[in-house]
Amino acid sequence: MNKRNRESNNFKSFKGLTPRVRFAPSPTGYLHVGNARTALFNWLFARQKKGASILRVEDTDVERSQDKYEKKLREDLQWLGLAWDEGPESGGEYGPYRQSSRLDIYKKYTQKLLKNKRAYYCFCSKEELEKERETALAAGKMPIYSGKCRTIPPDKARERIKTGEEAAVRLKTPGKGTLEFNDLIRGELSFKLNLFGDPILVRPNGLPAYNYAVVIDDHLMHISHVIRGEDHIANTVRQILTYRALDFPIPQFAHLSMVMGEDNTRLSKRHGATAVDQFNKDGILPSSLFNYLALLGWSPPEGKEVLTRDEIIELFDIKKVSRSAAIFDYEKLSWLNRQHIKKLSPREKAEMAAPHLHKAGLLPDEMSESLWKWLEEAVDALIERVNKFADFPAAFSMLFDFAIDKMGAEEKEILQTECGRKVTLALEERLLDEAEFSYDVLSRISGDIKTETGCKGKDLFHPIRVALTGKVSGLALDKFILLVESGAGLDFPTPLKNCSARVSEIIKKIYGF
RNA sequence: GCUCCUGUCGUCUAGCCUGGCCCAGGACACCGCCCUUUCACGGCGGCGACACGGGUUCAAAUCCCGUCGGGAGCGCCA
Repeated sequence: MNKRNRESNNFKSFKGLTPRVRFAPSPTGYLHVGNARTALFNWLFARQKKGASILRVEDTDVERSQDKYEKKLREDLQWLGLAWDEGPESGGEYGPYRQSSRLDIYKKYTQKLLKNKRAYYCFCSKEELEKERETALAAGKMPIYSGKCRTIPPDKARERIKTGEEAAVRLKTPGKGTLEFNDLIRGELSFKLNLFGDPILVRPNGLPAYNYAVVIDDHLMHISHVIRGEDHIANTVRQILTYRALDFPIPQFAHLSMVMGEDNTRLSKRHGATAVDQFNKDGILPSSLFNYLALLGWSPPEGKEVLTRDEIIELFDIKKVSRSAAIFDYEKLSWLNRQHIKKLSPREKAEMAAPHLHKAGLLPDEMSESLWKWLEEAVDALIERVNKFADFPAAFSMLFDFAIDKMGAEEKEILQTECGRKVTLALEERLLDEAEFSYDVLSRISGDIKTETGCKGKDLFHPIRVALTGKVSGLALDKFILLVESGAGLDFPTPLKNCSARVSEIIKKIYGF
């Protein structure tokens, strides 16, 4: 960040009004973290400034747009906690909010532009244009439309259309001079207009092109701040030219940097989980993703990074957003997720973990209240060892998997030592005398075992741990014993073995009697 | 190829506009120690960066010039 001037332009028409921002995705696929961040920054800006947020669906690409994607998009946004003041579902006074329902509106303005000679019909075929492009590229120039249809007189053009010829509508651009605009994030930006050809406003099929529909919609929806990805910087030039031709006031722009994958290329499926939906399925809390996405390119003034939605709304500052691309770091998201998980109540944690455990076949279809109680304790005990809720089935193997055949070498070795043998056998014997087993009982009998076997310290407790859990590491024994003993009486699809059953099994399988 | 954007620890960033408080601060990750009769959690500490080269200046991460790297755009896709 340097000397760039980030003073706001304060366009007359928006001065004093509350800001209005929009998120305008096209329903052609799942919501990606990159897009989600754009949505988030728009939403934060609106919330903080007490402005309005608008969701607009850009579905003019008939080939690729699908209703199911729009629905999924809205679900994902809602899951993230981004509710829009106006949109296809919520309505609003500047609708409709789907571009496919606004075709008549665009037509009206096209007629105006044609009449004012700010736009013209273009009869060039795709093939012709492609050839032009290739020649330009081969000559090392930027491929720009020659503008040859500009000179066709309007009445001639209308005649040709009447005879059934297909025509696009293009905007007449200056083709010289420079255009400057102030970007909220990047400062003053300047472009040479001879590098911009006349953009297509309307395709021959009558549908508006992106750059055209956006301008009309943003104006009609009274958008004051256009916050979007960096990939739109060049489009902004075309759009400002269109604003001018239409005599619309120009909004403020802010271009966000891209979100990259680990290899510093644009994020895609190749990089693993990048769809918002996937984080939901993985058991990442929406508040964690929200928090992480906000931190991607923005940092809170005090340096406190684990933040709630409300804190972020309060602290966020679009002018403090970084201008360089950021790499999506799953590790940090995981850490944030752990921080957010910690704030949940035991019941909330259990409820988040339950679907994953059920899916893994560890919980029955019907959950009794005693099962819920047990689950709360189990989840609470294991929560520190988990990044996301989808990790719970693996964490629960500590409790449910007591497979001696699959026991590790280190564990077997411990059981085969002299102390290992003596301690395990002594433990079984004592266990037979106890009606109920608990950590208190263990504390008591471990003293007896110590005297009896002469094994102490590591030699004593290591075998006990392995004999009980089947593992060298894991939960503290007090928690473990409590969960296993209380869970043994509960109705799990895979029964939970109690401590004495475990020790007996070890003795049978490892020592052979 | 051309145009635009961008470049501080491995990663996200603070600092840059208004040069000295910066032999660069925080967070994640990593490593070590402590806690714990295990592992994890937690606590403490460590490693680690101003892309490079010139210039201006008493003084440069900060200002200027150049080089190099990364990204994006160049559609009748959004």
